[in-house]
Amino acid sequence: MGDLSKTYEPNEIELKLIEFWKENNFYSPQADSDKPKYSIVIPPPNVTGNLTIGHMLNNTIQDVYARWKRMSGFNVLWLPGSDHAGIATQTKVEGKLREEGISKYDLGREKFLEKMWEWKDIYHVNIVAQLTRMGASVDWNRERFTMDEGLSKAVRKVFVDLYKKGLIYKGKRIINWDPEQQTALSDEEVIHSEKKDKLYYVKYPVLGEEGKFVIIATTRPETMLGDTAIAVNPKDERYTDIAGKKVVLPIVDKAIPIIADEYVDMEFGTGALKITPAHDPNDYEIGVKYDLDMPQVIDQTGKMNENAGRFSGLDRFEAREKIVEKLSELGLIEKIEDYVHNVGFSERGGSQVEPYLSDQWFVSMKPLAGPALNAVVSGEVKFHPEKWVKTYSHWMEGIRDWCISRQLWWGHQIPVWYNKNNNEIYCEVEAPKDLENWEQDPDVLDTWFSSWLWPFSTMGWPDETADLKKYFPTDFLSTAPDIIFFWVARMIMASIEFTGKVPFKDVYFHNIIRDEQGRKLSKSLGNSPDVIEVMNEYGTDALRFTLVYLAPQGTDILFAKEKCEIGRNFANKLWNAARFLLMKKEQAGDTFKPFKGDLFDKWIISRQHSAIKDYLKALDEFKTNEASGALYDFIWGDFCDWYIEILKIKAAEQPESAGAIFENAINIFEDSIKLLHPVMPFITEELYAGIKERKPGESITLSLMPELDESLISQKSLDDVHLIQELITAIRNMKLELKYGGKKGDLEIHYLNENAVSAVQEAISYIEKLTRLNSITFVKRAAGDGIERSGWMHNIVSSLELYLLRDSSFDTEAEKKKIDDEIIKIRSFIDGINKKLGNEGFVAKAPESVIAGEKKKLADQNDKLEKLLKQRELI
RNA sequence: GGGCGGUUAGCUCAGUUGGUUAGAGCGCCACGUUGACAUCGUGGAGGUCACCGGUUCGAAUCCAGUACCGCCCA
Repeated sequence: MGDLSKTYEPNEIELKLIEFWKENNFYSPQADSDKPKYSIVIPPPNVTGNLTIGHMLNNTIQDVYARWKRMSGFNVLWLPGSDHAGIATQTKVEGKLREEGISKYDLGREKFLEKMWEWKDIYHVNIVAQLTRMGASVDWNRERFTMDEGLSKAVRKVFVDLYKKGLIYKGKRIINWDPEQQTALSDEEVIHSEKKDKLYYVKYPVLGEEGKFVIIATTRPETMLGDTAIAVNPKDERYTDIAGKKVVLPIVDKAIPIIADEYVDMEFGTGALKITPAHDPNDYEIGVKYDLDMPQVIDQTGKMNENAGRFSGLDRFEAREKIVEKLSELGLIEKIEDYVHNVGFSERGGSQVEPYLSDQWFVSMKPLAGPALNAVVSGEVKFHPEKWVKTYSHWMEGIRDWCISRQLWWGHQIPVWYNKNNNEIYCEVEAPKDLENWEQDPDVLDTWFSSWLWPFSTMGWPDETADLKKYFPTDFLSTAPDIIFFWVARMIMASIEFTGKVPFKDVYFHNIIRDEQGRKLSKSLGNSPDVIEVMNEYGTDALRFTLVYLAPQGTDILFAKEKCEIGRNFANKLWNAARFLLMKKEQAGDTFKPFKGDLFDKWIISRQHSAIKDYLKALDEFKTNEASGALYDFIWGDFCDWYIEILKIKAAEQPESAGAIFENAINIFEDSIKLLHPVMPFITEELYAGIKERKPGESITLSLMPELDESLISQKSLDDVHLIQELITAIRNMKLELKYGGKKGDLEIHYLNENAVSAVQEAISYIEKLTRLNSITFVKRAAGDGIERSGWMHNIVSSLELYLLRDSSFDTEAEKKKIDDEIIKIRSFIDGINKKLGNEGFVAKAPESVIAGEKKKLADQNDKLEKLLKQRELI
């Protein structure tokens, strides 16, 4: 490794290791292993495009767990796959065809689906390449796609079972209609956002009462053509005289009833509501309740239909203007106000959703929701962070039926056939034998109707496969919180319903990644970094580390690619630390005489096992940022900054043991990179191979994690080294202030008792070298003994007093000022403690340890104050 | 409108069941290279913990309210 580059150059190494891992098939679980299993199914990325930085985070988290468990004695399966993403993918392909001037109708269903599969193949390859590139340790042998034959069979089976149980039904309902894609959407696929609109106050003449009107406030005057009633609240005194009468529907000139119903909000608008049952979900309820006609006036493309008379053929928004114009002419517009309200938009297409009355298939959700809610509330399925339980419960308790039919071609066609000759309906997993007599329902199912089976359909269900028996239920799911209803909740429901088991034990909801201004990443904003580009620029490990390190629980990550410097710098640090250790070991030749272990050797092991402890705890609690932080702090802050510096000195002092010293350090380093491997798989694999002789095919991936041994954590060594570090920092600071430059110095350390300095004395040569001192002299003092060191700079560390000779250029006034500030601070601190200790309540109620702590603080601070006061005089 | 969460250093965030003189990284300032790393090292400055009450011997931490911000659901 002597010819290693000065900086870590990740790209070539990553590609090499990807090949190495692939060739050795490291990530397929062992078929007949007696190890406990650990399984994860990937949230299948959509075959609509490339992986985003959000996928990167999510898959890194899964990889961390897969690799960690694999190195901790588990037989790990991480199952990959992708999702056909019905609307999203079809929209893309239709858009592409449109550019070529072709519509899907030109092609016909069959040809169009061929185009879909072509698209799928291209993007599927992309997704595989990107997951591979990021180092995901998935088992490619078990890859699945939601439209695979096996998974499609599972979908049909589930549909048929639910249909036969009466939990799937077809019905005419108001659903969310996407007029651009011309398909129904589920409630979850509609995003409500604010829109600036107008509120129109329209006068409806009361039938038979000349000059009398009911004024209706509406944002959608174009739907009035489909009004079949108006409604007022029976308690509303403004309308008691007209309730039960009729109004004349303007333009249409039809008499419609005035209904009195408590449902009407008296506060909104004028308190009178127009009722358009075919174009508003709430009006629909009223329509059903009062058995009103439900004429449709808008068609599935968002245009006014033949029922709209002279307005038919106009787009709904155009018709609105024309109708308002007409109403104005008739003198029936009272006023028009600006109005901001929430409007639904298609999650995928972005078009404004139209409430639309149509025949659709639904899943009756309430029976499925109960057990699924219970599974989470009882803790059988655990959410991390736990706050999501509330969101989940809230949704589950108010769950509504799920509209699953989509008027698309890309997806699982509904396994229902209608007999051409009679009204018979056939619903089975396989098509009827006399297919010529039947016509299949043309609609396909919501994508999520296949995704909700993912944890078990991928394992072979409904067949009782070996994988299903072995790896289901899975252990861990990592996903984004915005699909908690779309996916997580439904998986729990389906899994309990069809397998009797929960699909996973722990669910981790990772952070949403935003840009630095806190905006969601989106293609239209152009603020979504190209993942491959970032990996090329900073290295895959750098991106992975940075994402995990920046991912605190519960908040969003504000990401900019520049933040990957954290990970890149860390990788560089690792690289150079390894380079240095190897170089020193090589230079040391045959010097393997056992070295004299000291305080720092004990300390670094204590620190390492403290770090392991923190790391394991953090992973168990799904706090990946803390896990990576613990390693970062240990490797950089302890091992590189201190231990390696100590070893330079130690090896110089014990040259006959230099080889052994650095070999020992390499062992510690090896354990450290094993711990780090789940987060940074590439560089750790490369270094693992580089620091020692390995057999062919040997990999860090298959090595065992160092085990935590708490007996190796010596609190005394931690305390002792902490004191020495403080001392060194203080001395460096003094030298800097005294402008010693490169000059060496002589230091006196005054102490009161041996215990306080024994560790310092043991480390004296380290301290001298690390602070560039000529000598350190220890001076024992009795309490209250005043040894004067006028003309020396003074400093206090714990109970020790430090004196360093200063020259005439020393700014005594500035030093006085500094000491004065310090004295003021300490006095106020002492006052505070005195007040506390003088407080009867505190002394009576506080635990003894706390009181003792305060007393110790008081004594220490008094001591320090005394020293400072004396020192001030001496300046 | 209902629900959930947030507000701590210039920025991004830690701060476990209330017991510190409130921490880290980045940024900033000063110094530094006779070789591990300038993608670095050393040292330093920087905070009335959003506001107002309350509980408590003791509150960044618990409770209530206010303001602002975000998300989800209607």
